[in-house]
Amino acid sequence: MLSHEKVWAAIDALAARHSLSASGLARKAGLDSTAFNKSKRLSADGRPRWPSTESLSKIIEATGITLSDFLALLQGGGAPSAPYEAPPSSVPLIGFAQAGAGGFFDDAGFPAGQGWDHIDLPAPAREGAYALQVQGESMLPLYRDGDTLIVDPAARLRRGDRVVVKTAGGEVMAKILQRQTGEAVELLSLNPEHANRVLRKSELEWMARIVWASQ
Amino acid sequence: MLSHEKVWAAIDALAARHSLSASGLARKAGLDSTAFNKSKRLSADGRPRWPSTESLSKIIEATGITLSDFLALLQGGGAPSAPYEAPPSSVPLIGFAQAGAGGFFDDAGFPAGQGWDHIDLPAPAREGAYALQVQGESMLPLYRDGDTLIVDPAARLRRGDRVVVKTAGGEVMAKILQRQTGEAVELLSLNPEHANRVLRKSELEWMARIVWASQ
DNA sequence: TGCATGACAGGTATTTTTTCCTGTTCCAGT
DNA sequence: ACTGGAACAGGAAAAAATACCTGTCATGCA
Repeated sequence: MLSHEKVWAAIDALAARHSLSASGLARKAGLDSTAFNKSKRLSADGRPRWPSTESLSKIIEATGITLSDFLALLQGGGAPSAPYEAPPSSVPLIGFAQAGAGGFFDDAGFPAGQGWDHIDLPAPAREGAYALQVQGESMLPLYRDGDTLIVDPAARLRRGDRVVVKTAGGEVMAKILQRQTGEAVELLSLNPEHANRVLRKSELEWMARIVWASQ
Repeated sequence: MLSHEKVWAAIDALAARHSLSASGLARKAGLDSTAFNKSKRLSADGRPRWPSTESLSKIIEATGITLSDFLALLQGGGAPSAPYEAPPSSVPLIGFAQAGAGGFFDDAGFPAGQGWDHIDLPAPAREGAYALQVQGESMLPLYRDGDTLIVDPAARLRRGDRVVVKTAGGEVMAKILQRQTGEAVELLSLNPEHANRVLRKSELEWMARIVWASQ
């Protein structure tokens, strides 16, 4: 069952997913920015307007969403889809110390010339990985309100790692892993104003490593 | 990816599945029997004609096929390949404040239950994006030796953004953008022990936003 | 405070798809 | 052999969606 309402809702959801408005999504897909205006979803005589199949094809291509996921949006599914594996991504890499030398950037600051390595980013979409959105200022100066942290519950933990911890009491916090013993976990605070914590294993519900942070 | 060919192939497959011709399917769906003629799949000037989403909706309803099954036909029918074709960079998202409430994580700390949004990570492979590897300790506490910063020269800059800057003198540094005026750029230091900087535009070769940092 | 840009409503012109129609061919039943 | 209905190609008219355009409002930045 494919309904007019569901198609428009899927378009809105797809836009939101890319932090775009409906007009931003249309523009991104090479359509007129007014194409998906709410005011144009019914014609003057009240008849539903359906976006064309070609327009859908264009937004699907522009956003890179898969047909399966677009189907999920069409069905109004909000739950996270099943585990998946993302293809590895690769960008040019250079060390900070070398970056100042000439020949590595063009005039606009884009990578250029020889001497760049490539780095495969750790797949952020590794099974079970999720994102946490920072709220408040308790994690400054490291994490600001609105920052997004990618957390991988399956990642190995080492001292010095930045971690998210949930206590048995229901508190979720970001800390630096100082030390793990058989009985307890010592956690340094990200914010110097907050006290460090020592949690007995019985107080610790789970702990997972932060692998990436948005800036 | 939704292509013209795939849509028409799906319509033909759906008709065949019901022992109908294309014209029979159209008729069954209340459309004109010539609607899906092969002769009408390209317009006179060779441009592909796409059946409208409304027409698709009508055949789906008339045949009783599910959206999932229609998706399978769109994807070339055949073997049901991976049931999930994941988006390349999307993970479940929740706010820190909600994360402590029950029902969002299983016992092992993996995302579970309802209430999770999705966030689409910025494609690291956006044209021109590159990685810088932190060397030394001058950017503590934010960035540690060995951390990887993803930099996007094409990203819009706003005050408060963490940026990489190259000076005309060849120095590359990470700073916080405090203010841009027509003549100068004010940069806050990441490390409280280092002085803030004001650069005249003539001293600034380029400036680019850090979009992600490894942890 | 002023300016630039994006989001959105709404109108018109243009393009595209559907509907209506006709003709030819094919096939099954009488 | 004849007839009726379906399948299909193709053309023109009507309907529907997109493109283009304008104006208003909101937001962020200098």
